[in-house]
Formats: sequence, structure tokens, C-alpha cells
Amino acid sequence: MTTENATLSTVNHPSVEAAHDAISDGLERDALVTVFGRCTVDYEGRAASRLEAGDRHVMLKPDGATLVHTDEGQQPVNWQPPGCDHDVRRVRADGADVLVLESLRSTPEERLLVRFTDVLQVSAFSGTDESDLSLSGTEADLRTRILDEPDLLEPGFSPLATERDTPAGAVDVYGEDAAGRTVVVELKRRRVGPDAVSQLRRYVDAVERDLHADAAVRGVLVAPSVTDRADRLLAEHGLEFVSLEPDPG
Amino acid sequence: MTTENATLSTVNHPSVEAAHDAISDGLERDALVTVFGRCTVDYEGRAASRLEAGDRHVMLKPDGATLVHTDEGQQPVNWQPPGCDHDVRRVRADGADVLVLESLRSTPEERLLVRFTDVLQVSAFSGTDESDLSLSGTEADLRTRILDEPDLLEPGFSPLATERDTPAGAVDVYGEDAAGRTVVVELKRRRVGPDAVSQLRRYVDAVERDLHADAAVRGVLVAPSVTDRADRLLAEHGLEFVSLEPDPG
DNA sequence: CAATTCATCTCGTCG
DNA sequence: CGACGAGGTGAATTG
Repeated sequence: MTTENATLSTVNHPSVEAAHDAISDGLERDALVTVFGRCTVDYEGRAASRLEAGDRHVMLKPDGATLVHTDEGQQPVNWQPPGCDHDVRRVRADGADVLVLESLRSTPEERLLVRFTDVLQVSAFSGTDESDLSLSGTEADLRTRILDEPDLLEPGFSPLATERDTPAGAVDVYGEDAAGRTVVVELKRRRVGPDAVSQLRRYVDAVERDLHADAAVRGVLVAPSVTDRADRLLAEHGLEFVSLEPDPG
Repeated sequence: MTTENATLSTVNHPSVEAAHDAISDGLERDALVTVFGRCTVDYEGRAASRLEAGDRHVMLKPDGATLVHTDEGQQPVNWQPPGCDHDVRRVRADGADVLVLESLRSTPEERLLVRFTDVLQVSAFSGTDESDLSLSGTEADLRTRILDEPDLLEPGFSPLATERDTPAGAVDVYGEDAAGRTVVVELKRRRVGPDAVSQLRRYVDAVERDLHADAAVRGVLVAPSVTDRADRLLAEHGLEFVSLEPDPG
């Protein structure tokens, strides 16, 4: 039995002053702070953006992340990555009180400014979350599947190494076929396009140079399926394809 | 002057029944609904995942998106894309009332289940947001910069087409150099690695086949900078690099 | 719908 | 800190 110790402080339709104090308190307590209201958003850093006034949901995380969400889309319309310093201020502009949220970071230098003219709610949540996500169906699961049963790739295949380093990067699975030829395997958990073929090609080229032998190195792309263009590219480059997916488990 | 018509309904420390009703009302009104409390999360679809009990922030958007956020990270720990049907139910489990949120979609078939044992707050926000994000510093801005001033690429360069189709995909900028040689340009808004070099290579190969001529086609990568490995790859493939970034404007 | 590619991609891992 | 590649990538655009 767990002791429930999550806490909430919240205020509805606050004045700019009350909103400022609630946010400031939340940040100080390392809470997850949310603000909903009418705001403009300016970003400057790796790129630059401006968003005119609208009603949005802003989340300030204790790790420094900021998210600005509209009522549409999975992605925030504006954001700042973890590692920022959050700041909240009251500013007098055009004869009205404005609430300003600033999230600032360096490397790269970038800044997000959210200016609220109306705030409907400020909430500050504290809680505990010790759990890590357990995920299956990843590329690692596909690799495990092949290592457990190498014949899934082809009869007689012998894996020799995973993540084998080459001048072009790490090869997912490196092994030998029944005839003793070197095989480079690139894994993808989902249907692949031309980019994956190019990636495999780079690895095969690198391994061929590494072995500085004339012995041809086989390249095998393992994925649930390939697009037409990728299939043509595979043929052009003398590469192979094996259809396989991560375990549903 | 805009009429402020954003609305909020919210309830703190609700019973499971009260939480259910508040969420149900919010979904019906196409509001942006948030729930904070202790929950487990299960996902099954393109992959599968489980997250044990913890305190998290869940957002249900009227477009069907679902986001589950912990107090860390820019990305949600679990989610569902827009286009889902949201459902909320009360379930009796282990002698306790549990609040269940389900977000379901097809193509692909996938489902997210969030089970709350404790709810600290439910809020439902409605508002208006007509504004689109105005963003600068994108790859499109870099293209504009080169089209406006082709000499930035090199003296005498003449752009002939953008997004020119080839069997390998669309070439960012297609043109001729001062000597009349065909030039394929690949643009990247930021520092590039080996993948961008491979991409350019595919396009150059495709254009050479397309022209089925022996006339060598030049490939130029335009980006702020390249990594070591990418630089080596460029040299191996006889490709060129020009350092340029999108306008800071 | 599928295919392709960009992204302020984010995130983890490794040197 | 940078480099590299995976991701349930998402999002836009185009057949």
C-alpha cells in the first residue's frame, strides 16, 4: 500500500498578481505548473517564431521544460526543452497588467516568452512517479528475435556481433552465412523507405573497406516491409531484404 | 478588441463519480480536458507498453489527441494521436472505484488505457485560437535565400527548378553552374551528418541516370556545417559542401 | 490512403 | 559536450 502524497494548489480566474504568486510558488516547490489563458508566444533560438493572441494551455515542468498547447495537435505549438530556467514576472503594458513567463537556456541560447493578458486557471501539481515505461515491439526486440533464432534471417546464418563498429557507424547485426560470407544486417521495426537502404549501403561499403578484401560483403535489410523505391534501391545496390517484425509480445 | 469568451470548469479532489461526470461533460462540449492524479497506463498498437502507478497529467484534446505527461521530459510518456475517440468510464476493481480513460483509433488500430485510482483535479477549458504560428529559420528560408542570391552558392550558379522530381525523390534545388554543368543542391537548416550525404548521393545518382549522359552531375550540400564523418563521405562520393544558414530574420 | 521528407525534431548512448 | 541513430517519432505535402 502506497501513501498518497500528491498535492494540488490551484486558483481560478486569478488577477495577474494572484496568478504570478501562484506560479512563483509552484516553481519554487518544483511542482508541475499549468496555466490556461489568453496569451501571445515568442520564441528565438535555433529558429524564431511568433504566435498572436489565443487561448492556450502552458505547462512548466520542474526539469525546465515548457510546453504550449492549443486545442489541436499532438505536438505543442511552442515549447522549450528540459534544462531551462523558468521565470515569471508582472509587466505593465498598454495600461494593463500582463503576466510574462520566460524559459531560458543556453547551448544553444534560446528563449521562450509567453505573455498572458487573461488567466483562467493556474495549478501546481506535486506527486511521485518512480515507474519507468516498459515498451515492447522495438528494434531491440527485433534484434533479440534474430539472435534467438538466426534461421529466421536465413538457414545457416550465424550472428557474430551486435553494434559492431565501423568507420560508418555501428552495424546492428554482423555475422556469417552458411557459406562463410560476411553478412551485414540492418534492422528496422517498421516499413522502410530509401533512407534505410542508404544506411545499409554505407555500412556494407565500410565493412568491405575494413576487410580490404575482394570477398563480397552481403547486406541484408530486415523490416516488416519496404516501399517500392526502397526495393528498387536495394536491387541497384545488390542488397537483400528479409521480411520480419518485432514480436507482438 | 476581442470578446473574451474562454471558459473553465474544474473540480478539485473529486470522487471517481464526480471526475467521470466532469470529464464526460468536457468531452461532450469539445473542451480541452485535463486530469491530474495517480494512474497506470497501457498502450497497445504499433507497439505495446505498460506504465505502473504514478502521478501524472493527462490531456484530452477535442481533436482526439491524448497526452500523458510526467514531471520530466518534453515528450509525453504515453500518448495517442489526433483522430481518436475518447471514452471515460467508472469501473469497479478490487473493491475500489477506478476511473478509466480510453482513446481508440484505427489505421493503425491502437488503444490507450489510463486507469486512475486517485484524481486531484479535472479541468475543462474552452477558448478560441485563430492564430497560426509564424516561423522563420526553416529550410524553406534557406532555399529562398539561395534563390534570391544564387551567388551565395557559388559565382555563376543558376537555379532552374525547386523540388524537381527524380526517380529517387524531389531535389531541393536543381540548376547549372557557370560552365553549364548540372548541379543538384540539397539543403539542411542545421549541421548535417552522414544521412544527408547519402540523401544527396541518391539524388545525384538519379539525375545522372535520368540524363543518361556521361556529363558528370555535381552534388552540393548546403548547410551551416558538417560532421567529420559526413565530410569524409562527401569526399568519397565526390560531393561538395557550401556553408550557409537560414537568415536569422 | 501510402510515400517521402522536414523538424526549434526529442531521446538515449557512447566516445 | 558533440555525434549518431531510433522513434509507437509527428506533421506537411503530394500522388
